[in-house]
Amino acid sequence: MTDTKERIIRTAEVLFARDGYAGTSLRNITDEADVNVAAVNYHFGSKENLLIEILDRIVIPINDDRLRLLGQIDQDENPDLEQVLTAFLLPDLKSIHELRERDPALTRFVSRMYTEGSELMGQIMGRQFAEVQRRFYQALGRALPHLTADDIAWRLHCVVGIVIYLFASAAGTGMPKMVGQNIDEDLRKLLDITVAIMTAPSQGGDASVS
Amino acid sequence: MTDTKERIIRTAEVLFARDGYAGTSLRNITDEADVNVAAVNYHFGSKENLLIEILDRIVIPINDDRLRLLGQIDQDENPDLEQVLTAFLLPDLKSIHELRERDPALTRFVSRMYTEGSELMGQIMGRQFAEVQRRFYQALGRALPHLTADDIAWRLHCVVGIVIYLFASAAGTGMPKMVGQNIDEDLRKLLDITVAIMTAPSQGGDASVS
DNA sequence: AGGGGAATCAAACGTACGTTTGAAACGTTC
DNA sequence: GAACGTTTCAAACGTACGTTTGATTCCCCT
Repeated sequence: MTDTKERIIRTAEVLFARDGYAGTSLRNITDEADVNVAAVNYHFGSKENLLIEILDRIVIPINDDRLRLLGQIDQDENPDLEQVLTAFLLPDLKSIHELRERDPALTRFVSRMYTEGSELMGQIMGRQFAEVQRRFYQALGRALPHLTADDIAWRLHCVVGIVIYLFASAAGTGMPKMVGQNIDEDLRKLLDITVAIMTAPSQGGDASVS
Repeated sequence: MTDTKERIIRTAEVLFARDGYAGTSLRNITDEADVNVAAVNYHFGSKENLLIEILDRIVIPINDDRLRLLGQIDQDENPDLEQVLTAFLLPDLKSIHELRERDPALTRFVSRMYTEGSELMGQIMGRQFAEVQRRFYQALGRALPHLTADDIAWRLHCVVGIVIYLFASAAGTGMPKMVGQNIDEDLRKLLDITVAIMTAPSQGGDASVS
């Protein structure tokens, strides 16, 4: 039965999101999933491979969606800032709503992977996100020709920070709920903020990001 | 000797920041600190108490500093938005610079504690931050009288997201360095963005935060 | 009906975990 | 310098970890 494999994934992703990778034992997972301990190594090879498989299933679709939406914007002329930001933000909002429907704690998985540390997450997330970053730098550079590349990079990373916090806050526990029930409303509010970030006058002169 | 206790703290906070609480064993700490394993339980009682002590030493000064700076602004008249935001942001920037000087990996400690999970961190951080949040809601409400309380809450949390990401990115590994060498320059850049966030026109109508 | 690869299982592998213990070493005080 | 409380130490406590093993069960196939 492939049902076992799927049940392991479904249980593990929630526990990883709630207690972290190091804080979750295989027996925590298999006990809750009503599955034998050996099943994890049989189906995934190792605990680390299980994490990678879960991570890929959640993060890759988001970034694919980002590139797809960005591709829909006509790249020849100067793209509209709101459209570019929508291509960046909407996949996150869709993912948050999807994850939250499966389990409210699950949204924390993404934010955790970002701060979790440099071990393997940094490499995986970095490689995954590198192409996205490059493409959005380009598009934003054309949408905001008066800004330097460093300014754009610095401001986009502020947007990334907000988005990561969005994932963390969408999990019920303790944090304020910044994501509501309506994706369009959420997007509108996010656009209000992020457009302001990208178009803010800079008194500070040059920004530098390495 | 109290040197042992201090050496445990100095080593543990770096390892907690780098590998997380669950990902760091007492023997990882005591080996690197050249200290006996039993010393941790002798000086701190438990691994969890060690974390709490470290957390308090880092986070409490930041929030105390926030309240101190906010208190310096004359509360009778309407406060200046930049001053309020400075009171919120400057303690973080000072902390980042201090932590980074002790160890570049150390800045990740704060961001990790935010996303690390609801177990005990949520309670500690929540109680610590609750008063700060309340006071800044008040001050921002007076600085931005045209915004609803929900709008202010939502936008301030965007600022929080950026600040947490700032701590995460200040650690050398993988992420873009958003914090430079000069605090005043960093503050100026942050103010450009955060003022824009707080004063952004809202097309979205009501924002709601629970 | 029965042979065969895939899946599950109880059990054990060696290692590492947080914590405890009781004795040894230390520094201070009279 | 003997008695004292404080600090350090090697060693062990019981438990839990990720992984492996070998037998057993399941299900599809001709």
